[in-house]
Amino acid sequence: MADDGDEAAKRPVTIYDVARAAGVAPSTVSRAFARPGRVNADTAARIRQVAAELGYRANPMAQALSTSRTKMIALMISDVTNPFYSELIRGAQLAASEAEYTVLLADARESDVVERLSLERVLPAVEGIVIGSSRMSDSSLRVIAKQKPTIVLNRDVAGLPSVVTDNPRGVRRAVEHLGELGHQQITYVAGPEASWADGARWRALREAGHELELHTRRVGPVPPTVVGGRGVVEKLLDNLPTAVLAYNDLVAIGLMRGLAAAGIDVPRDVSVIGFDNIMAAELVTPGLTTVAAPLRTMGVTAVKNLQAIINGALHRSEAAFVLPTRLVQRESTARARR
Amino acid sequence: MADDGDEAAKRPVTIYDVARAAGVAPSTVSRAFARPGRVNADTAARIRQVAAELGYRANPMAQALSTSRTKMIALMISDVTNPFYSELIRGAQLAASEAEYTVLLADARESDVVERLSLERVLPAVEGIVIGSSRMSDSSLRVIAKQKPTIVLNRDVAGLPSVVTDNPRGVRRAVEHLGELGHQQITYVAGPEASWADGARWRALREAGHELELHTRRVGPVPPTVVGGRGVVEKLLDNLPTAVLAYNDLVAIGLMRGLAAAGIDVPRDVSVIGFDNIMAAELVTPGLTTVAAPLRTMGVTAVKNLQAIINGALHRSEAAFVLPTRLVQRESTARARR
DNA sequence: TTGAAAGCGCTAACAA
DNA sequence: TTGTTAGCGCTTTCAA
Repeated sequence: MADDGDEAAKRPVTIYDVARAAGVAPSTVSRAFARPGRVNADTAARIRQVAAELGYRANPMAQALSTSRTKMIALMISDVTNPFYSELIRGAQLAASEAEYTVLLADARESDVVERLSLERVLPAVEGIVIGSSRMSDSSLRVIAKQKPTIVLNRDVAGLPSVVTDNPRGVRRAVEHLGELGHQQITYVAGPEASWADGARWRALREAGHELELHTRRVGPVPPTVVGGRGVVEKLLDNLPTAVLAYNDLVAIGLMRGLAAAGIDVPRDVSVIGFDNIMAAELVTPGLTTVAAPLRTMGVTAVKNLQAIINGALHRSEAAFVLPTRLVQRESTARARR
Repeated sequence: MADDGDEAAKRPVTIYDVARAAGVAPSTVSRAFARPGRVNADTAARIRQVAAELGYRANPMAQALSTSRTKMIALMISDVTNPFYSELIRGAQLAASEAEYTVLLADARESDVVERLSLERVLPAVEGIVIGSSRMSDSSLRVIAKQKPTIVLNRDVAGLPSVVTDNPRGVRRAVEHLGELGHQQITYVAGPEASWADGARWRALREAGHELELHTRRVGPVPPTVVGGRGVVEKLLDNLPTAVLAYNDLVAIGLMRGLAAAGIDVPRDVSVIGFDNIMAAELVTPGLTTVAAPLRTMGVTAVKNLQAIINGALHRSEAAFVLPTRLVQRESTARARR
């Protein structure tokens, strides 16, 4: 029951303690840290010294309350479990910590309801938000964006700043690649309907197919997972295409497994291309040809732009930032045999 | 220049606004939300009503300042890019949001320096910390734990509560499996020296090997990545083992690829077992046999225990929580041919 | 059951 | 350059 001395009630050291110990006013201590220029060099040094000795750490909540700058941003992700986000999170973290910001991670678990709820929860605590592959409607997004600086990733919402990959170009390269290999028709395995990228990719495929005179077809939608990709195989079986473009790498991988299970060889019987270039794309056999997205850069760019908006340097309705994609050729694509 | 009406200066709605509109004192509004029992039911209803109409949202910073409960916990991870953490983060998120807590994600990028720095940064903002696979020394961890409730994952630090997997049992099962397949000796490919799990696994392997009369040997350490695993292959070549246990799945996968590149067939020529059962373990060919960790459960358990400590329900120095592992047999292990 | 008033730790005018 | 004085928005005694 006794208050053990070791863990003595540790009231945190405040600015007042430092002020007293250094023989100055609290405001001077505050200045010494926030605006070193506005205080006598010697005094500042002494204050820092004393503060260090006492182990003073500014209380971020008090700072936030007084300045209304929380030094935190939220990173809302549709599914933390999706490897697509790993590098992206890393990038966001990097950019944020460089600016001395902390990242609040929120996970939507592929649900627009969960997404809205978590957003509401974190909103008051952050200065801005990066929303990755949102499953919410454009109007819901606008409602959020009206409250705090917001950047959407992988999505194009009129009036909101965004960071997206160059889907048209990526698809185009994929289609050209397939065309060169002699494929005559391409099947697209669609992802979630609420996904902007899905629409963008299918649209780009239709256009590229049209221009290059290849037939295109669409099956799905399927969940953006390995299971989703695997599940679509039987729909493909009636009318087996020689080439398929999958919504993302996970779907592509599931598809390849399903195909293999059905005794269909990739790439001999059918060529498969994915999107994103997640780590697993390189690990599977055959290696997956994919339209690579600059994952980490996306995270960095989103956060930097967000910061620019927060600091008022960038106007909110700036146009979309389009990041380049590139086709990574591996072993899942080959010359058409049929 | 004109203040466009649409984005009118939106001073957030405070408790005072609600109080005025509802014709009560601010403290009553506060009570109505925090301690509904202590306020007249009708009054409370009216307040909630008014608050909703006005779009009142409590300012978490003000709440935190006044109660010194920030409703945030930090999740420190050695490498966000490592798929090992995906499910774990999901679990932590789940448990946290259930308790209405928010997760602050920190990424150590496999560096003890970065780890300490980020920890220092987030420390004052959170009520507690979950540290995943720390690369810091035990004493540094204790220093942190002295300041805020802390739970370490995948590590056993005397005096600190922790959540770990049952490495001895897992290794034991792996060794038995290999033994049954007729292997006589097992090589362990070691991970980072600062990793507690690495030590635990190697130690367990020695013991199990001793009991089951199998020879054991150790190579490495290597970085806990695919590249790390791949790089160790040439060291293995001089004296090719028939069975290897790798520090984790990533290393195991890298190893398999390296072996394949050297013309060595897995599992015919050598059997490989990993640890963790990350998603990729199932996706590679051959599928990786591995000692599975209950990833999501680890995250959930860690956060729940942390919460218990925060609420004073659990004593800080509670013993380690040991979570069960199980051997997932896939195609990377087979009968010894040599 | 409600109101008044003080205070959480820090910053930001305004004076000196 | 420094000190004084109000708050930031909320919770929490203490009275009424």
